[in-house]
Amino acid sequence: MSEKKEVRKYDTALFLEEIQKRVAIPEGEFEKFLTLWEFRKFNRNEFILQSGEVPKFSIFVLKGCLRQYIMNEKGEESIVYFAEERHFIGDLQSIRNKTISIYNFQAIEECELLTISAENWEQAFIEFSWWTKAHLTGYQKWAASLQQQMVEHHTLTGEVRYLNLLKAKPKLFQRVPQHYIASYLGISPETLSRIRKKIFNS
Amino acid sequence: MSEKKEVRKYDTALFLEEIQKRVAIPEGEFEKFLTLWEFRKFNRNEFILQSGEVPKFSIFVLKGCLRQYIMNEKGEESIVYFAEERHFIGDLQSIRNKTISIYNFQAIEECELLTISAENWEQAFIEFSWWTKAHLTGYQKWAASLQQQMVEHHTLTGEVRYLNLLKAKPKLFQRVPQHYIASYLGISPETLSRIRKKIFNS
DNA sequence: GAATAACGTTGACTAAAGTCAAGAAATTAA
DNA sequence: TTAATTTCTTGACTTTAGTCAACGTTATTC
Repeated sequence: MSEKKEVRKYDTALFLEEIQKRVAIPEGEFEKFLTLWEFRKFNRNEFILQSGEVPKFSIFVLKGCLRQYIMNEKGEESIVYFAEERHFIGDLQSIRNKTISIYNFQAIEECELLTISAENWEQAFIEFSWWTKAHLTGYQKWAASLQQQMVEHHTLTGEVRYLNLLKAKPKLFQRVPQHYIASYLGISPETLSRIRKKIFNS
Repeated sequence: MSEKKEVRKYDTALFLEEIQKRVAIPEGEFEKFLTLWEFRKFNRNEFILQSGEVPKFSIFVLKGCLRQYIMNEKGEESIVYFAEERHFIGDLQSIRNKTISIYNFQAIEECELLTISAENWEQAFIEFSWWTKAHLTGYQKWAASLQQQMVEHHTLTGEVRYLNLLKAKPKLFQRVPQHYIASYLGISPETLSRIRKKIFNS
């Protein structure tokens, strides 16, 4: 039991660190804040949240890697986000408005997550002003990077985007299947295979 | 003088409406809030903010239409956002961190704007909690739509994306040049011309 | 550890979109 | 109103990426 507690301490330190990157937390408030979150484990390939449902929680990843993707009418998947350790992920719009989400969230590896319900999420805003601030900053950063990503997709070839992603998130390539990378980049698996062949034979 | 004041009243009502869509404003606070904003006019094609500079303000559009775009090393433009009436626009990341922006903001038509400085922006968060809330909600919505846009760009052809945009923002097509639409959609002007030919000849 | 499934590669072909160049049409400015 | 400029269109060609099918290679799973 004491051992388990020790592990949890280590884990949540990661969470604390990540928030402190964005904002200063008043002494003692983090512990209270943590009680709003729940620890969950998921197995490889297990679904965490499914499209067509109102999402039950939002997520911070302590360990593992998961993907957010959408499936169109033809059954084709399109990955919009990978969340590795230290990343927040979820469909906040749907959670807060209690509307159906169009996204699936699936564990790519065995995952350890901290999750927070819609109610506790709203509670966190009321109780902790620093959380609101951190959240705002996070969103600003994220929206800016999404916009940047759009530009890249408009102006660069698949090959260049592949190289950029490889440079930006090298570890990702060692933990997710290649066709997931292709889906995220918005190209077919075959095209990615050919891009790699071209790059690594020259 | 009294006539001018009347005009301003009408204009800011638009601003009030737009915020009230997101959040309820306590009696009397809007007037105080308004003092943090400045009214500005820009001529057609005039630059409002330039890349390579720290942006001096963030924007709400009362009248007219402007574009946010990036220019790459080759001198090619890529439009990331159109702001028509009732829209917020700016590079908040750069404003708040006082870093150089990569985006240009240019008036497409004669524009009437409300602008807010970095200092007043931070002040608004401190003074008006409803503004923080409205802002958070706005960002959530925007980020979600950017993600959705990424998916569309990954999975749909230029033709379908053109039709979707036409459906979503029909008025935009009557006020901005066609090659701006092409740039925003991430296709060449020639391709857009051909898409239109194909659509309207069948 | 054999069977099964998932993943990655390759070839041949097709489709979508970009590029370059020329010229028509429309808009703006003098 | 005319001249200048910008915008749009079209043709010919190239590049990039998608599709379908086959097959080899890894991983899983029982």
